[in-house]
Amino acid sequence: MPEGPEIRREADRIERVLTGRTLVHVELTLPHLQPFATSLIGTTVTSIDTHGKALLTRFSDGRTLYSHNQLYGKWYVCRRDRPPATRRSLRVGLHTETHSALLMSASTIELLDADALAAFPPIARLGPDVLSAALSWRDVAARLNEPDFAGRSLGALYLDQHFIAGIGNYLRSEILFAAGLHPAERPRLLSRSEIGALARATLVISQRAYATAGVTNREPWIARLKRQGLTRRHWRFAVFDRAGAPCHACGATIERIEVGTRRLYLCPGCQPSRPVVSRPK
DNA sequence: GCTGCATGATGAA
DNA sequence: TCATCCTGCAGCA
Repeated sequence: MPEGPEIRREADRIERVLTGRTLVHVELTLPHLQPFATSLIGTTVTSIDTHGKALLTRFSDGRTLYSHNQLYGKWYVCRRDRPPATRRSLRVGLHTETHSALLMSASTIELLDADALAAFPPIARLGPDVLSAALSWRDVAARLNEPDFAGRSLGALYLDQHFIAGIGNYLRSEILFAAGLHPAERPRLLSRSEIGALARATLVISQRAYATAGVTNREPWIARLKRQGLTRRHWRFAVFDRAGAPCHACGATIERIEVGTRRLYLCPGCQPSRPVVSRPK
């Protein structure tokens, strides 16, 4: 169940065995793609790109394989003679002489030429990739202040892939906690320094998740929890999945609320909800 | 063995 | 806002 940082790590692993290599065998098991499998044999993989949670495998003939893991997709990378022991159903198999990249379970997969890719709604709709090196915290701050986004609640904004692509349900909770902001807040009502803190937290927490394979909690707190003998499940997040437990920063009890249909966790001490002040125009 | 939930996203109303 | 799709698995008998 991946968010942008986990997808990028999968892409890194695939990149190591496929980029620059020629495909000698290709499997595409979804019915609408099956006829195209043979046509990819002999092409070279030119790059593995990601945009948010979308993974793009580019081939030397100009086509691109779009895949989205949704909740259950998973890429396996292995030596070609050592396929993984799994009962999952194979959706894509890309094989070089020596290695394989196998996409299991995912169901949102398309093979697109350059024109089709440019017009492909799931890609065209995405905002900037949260892990892009070209995205600075100032860019994020500027985006928060854009009219399309400034009036919306942070809770809604931070799951919207058109705002920033790659943030998912756990990053949302973790970013808002790190910024000390309640999900009901709206960018328009935040101070300049609060916008700055939020923009920085957006990038810092996402980059931390990438570097650590999904751990967003702060290092000193992790160390303390590890000393208590707790497992990753218990020290991975600062607030996500911790309803009823004490906040590492202030000791207040972490709360779980529903935003739309998704759960969101927050610390009422660190992320106080302020009364909405109505301003006359 | 069964049930419900899940780090996701879309389209209709 | 709701219903729906996709699949795997933790938790519980």
